[in-house]
Amino acid sequence: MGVQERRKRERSERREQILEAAERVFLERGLSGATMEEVASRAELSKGTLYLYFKSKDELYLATANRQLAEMVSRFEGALEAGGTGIEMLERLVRVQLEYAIENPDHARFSTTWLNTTYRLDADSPSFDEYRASIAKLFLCGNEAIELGKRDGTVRVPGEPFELLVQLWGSMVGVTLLWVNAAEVVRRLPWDLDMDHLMHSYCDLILSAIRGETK
Amino acid sequence: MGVQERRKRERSERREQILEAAERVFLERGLSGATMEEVASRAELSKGTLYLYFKSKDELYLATANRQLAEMVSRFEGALEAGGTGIEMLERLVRVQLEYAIENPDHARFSTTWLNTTYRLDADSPSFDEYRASIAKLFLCGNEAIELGKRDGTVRVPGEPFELLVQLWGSMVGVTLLWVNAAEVVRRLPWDLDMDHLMHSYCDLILSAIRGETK
Amino acid sequence: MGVQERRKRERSERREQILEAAERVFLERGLSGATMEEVASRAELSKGTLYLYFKSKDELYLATANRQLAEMVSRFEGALEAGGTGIEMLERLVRVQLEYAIENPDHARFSTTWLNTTYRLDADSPSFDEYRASIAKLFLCGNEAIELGKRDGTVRVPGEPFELLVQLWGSMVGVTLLWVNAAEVVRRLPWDLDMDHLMHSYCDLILSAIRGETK
Amino acid sequence: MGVQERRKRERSERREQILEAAERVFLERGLSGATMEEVASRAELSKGTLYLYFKSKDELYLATANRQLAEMVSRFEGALEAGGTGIEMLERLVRVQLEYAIENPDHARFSTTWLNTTYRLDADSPSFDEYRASIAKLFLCGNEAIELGKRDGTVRVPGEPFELLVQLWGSMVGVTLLWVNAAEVVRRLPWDLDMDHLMHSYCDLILSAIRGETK
DNA sequence: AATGAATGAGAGTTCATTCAT
DNA sequence: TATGAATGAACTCTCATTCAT
Repeated sequence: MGVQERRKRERSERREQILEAAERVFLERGLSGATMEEVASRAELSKGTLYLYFKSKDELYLATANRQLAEMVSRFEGALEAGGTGIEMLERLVRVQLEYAIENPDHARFSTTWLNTTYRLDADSPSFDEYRASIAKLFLCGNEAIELGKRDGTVRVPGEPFELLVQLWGSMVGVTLLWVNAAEVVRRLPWDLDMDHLMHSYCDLILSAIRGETK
Repeated sequence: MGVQERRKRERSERREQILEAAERVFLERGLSGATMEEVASRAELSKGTLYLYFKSKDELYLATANRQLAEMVSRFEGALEAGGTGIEMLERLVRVQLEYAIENPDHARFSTTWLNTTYRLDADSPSFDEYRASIAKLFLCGNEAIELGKRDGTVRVPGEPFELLVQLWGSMVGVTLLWVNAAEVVRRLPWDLDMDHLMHSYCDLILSAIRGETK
Repeated sequence: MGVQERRKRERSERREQILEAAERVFLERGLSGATMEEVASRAELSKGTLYLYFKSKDELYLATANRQLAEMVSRFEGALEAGGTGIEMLERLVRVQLEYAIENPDHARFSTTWLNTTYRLDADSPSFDEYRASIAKLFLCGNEAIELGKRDGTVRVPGEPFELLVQLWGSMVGVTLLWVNAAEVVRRLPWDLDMDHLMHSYCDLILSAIRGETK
Repeated sequence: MGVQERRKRERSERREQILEAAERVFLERGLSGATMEEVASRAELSKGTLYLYFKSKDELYLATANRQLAEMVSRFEGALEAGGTGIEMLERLVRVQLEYAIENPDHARFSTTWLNTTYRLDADSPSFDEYRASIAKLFLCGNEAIELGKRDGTVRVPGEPFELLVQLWGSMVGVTLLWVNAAEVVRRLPWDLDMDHLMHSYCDLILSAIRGETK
């Protein structure tokens, strides 16, 4: 009885241990640059053990992505539940994304890994379905806020809500990417920058555009 | 004498021939997915020959990046020379970036590779210096436009010009990343999107924010 | 006392349970294709338990081979006991071999594995001694029939009885090999074949030669 | 000119060198037991080099098989050209097979490797087509001899020519297998044997059955 | 200058075996 | 006794790089 429980707990701890190591490695080396060997040694396990928990490198990658997305989904849903006007909800979602990035800078970079690889994930695995489902949930949250804002007049931009949403997401991703790579960015630029302030003030800027504020 | 000249010209032609092939391969396969074998066969040369012109795969990568940056620099400088108000210049720069992305969608993805990996380039190589110098030039162009706009009143946002510039750049990068990976993005989203329209309308949105337009 | 007996009985039941699973797996996957994992799951035991009963995969293999040979020996001895002339006994042995192959096609293939590989079994293990002893018994049965046939005039071929026996065995092995691999054989041949009929009619053919029959 | 020729010659020599090593390894270890590493070291080459000449382990295996089959086909065709009655032709084919086995005992064992594995070859490769085509040729030779024998009355057995042919082939394979594994066979048997004589006298025995000879 | 054959380290993955529980 | 998590060596195959020609 106690033994089974302990086994179960240990198993899930190992999984976490591997996922954490994998995240760091994927992050540092990119999806195709990461090696199972390095994940293993980072997790202080043998390579073979990895395969007891994840059936392939792809599955491992998706599992790390899903872990992060699940967290995001729960934060987004929490942000919606707080209620308010459409723009207030939207702003809260934007802030949530910002805070998440600040708390987990590595995840922020990691979550866009797939945008820079041609590495193709097998779309047929259940993990990929889970992955896609999480993303859908995130977008549905955003969509709800914008739809509401359009109705209550707090969001005054023309065009599809989806479009605005993707613009918001994409531009935030871009600014966040610069923020997490601040060191590299600064290494390439001729001036110094307060990247923290920059990221926050970008939110103000884009939200003001969405509000359709006077000029 | 004439012989030496011909030699020199041929050598630089070969270099171009390799760079063009390498660019296509890097873009299609990604940085780690690209193989020297494929670059060689695309350039209709042998693998060994590649090493006569570039000392490693990394050097070849940097050289292609520099080639692309040089093109961007020249377009940016052209956009500035056309004159006008600050915001006009800035808008022209934004449009140039957009057009460049549309003409060279793969370059757009490629040029931000460094934001998603910790792939370490040897910072001591002359190629890296050249790379860094080009980026500085691009930013100086943007800075000039914003400084001018602040002075002539066409750019009405508070804060540092540098900051605005980097926000503009970062958010454009993000939106463009989504655009070039439209297929993958759509594969993950629950709806369809007109990514072309989305990218253009993002420019309008962010420029309107910079103009500080009333609604 | 009773406890010890039960222990002993349970132990030997477990052994059988493992052997049965192992046999099926070895037959389906071949010697090197079989995995301990699959044997274990087929036996509804854990991998570790296998090693409590057999010290290695090799030992397990030998044990299954011995189990099959023991069965053959008992059938051969039964065939001899039925009596009759030499050729009748010999024919009965041949039929027994045929029937056994038909009943256990996989065993037939499996039992000749050693002819096609140099897979080296540890000749010093008690299992190998048992294995060798069983084979000797089989041949002694055949020898007895031929010796008798030579004496009673029903076997009319020149040469050593041993020689004839080995020819008979070898040729039967060959034809049976084709029969058990019918699918692969047919995949390689330009016509279709009734392999069942072929194998039976080969027995008639070779036995007629041994009888020295006129036609 | 000379350079190209030398390259071509060296390339084909390398191929042979690899094929010879591969043959020995496949033979000793069996199809799935053989490793590319061992083939490489036996050929005194690196593992990678193997893949310059054969695109996979399967292809390498098929290439060795095809090499041997090509030799057999040419011998078989030679045997047919010598003419004579059906049974004479058939006997010549049988002798050719015997001689080939004696000259190349390893090939003889090797050629039946596939009968004892469940390892599945990819049936779609051109190599497999070549393989199948060679086997078809061999069987067509045999068929021709038997058909002729049936017509000229020298082959007096009932049933399909194909069937007889496959029986002949199968039984020869079996006896030959014993012969090439003489050492192992003898290790398992309680008497000594003259395996050379045994194999030859088997041919006499089976041919006499085919002739339907009176005694 | 150009070739392309050769290398060998290293990739992802599998699996017989061990061992703490 | 039985477990199953963990190991690590082995597998096939890839590819950046070198080097004799």
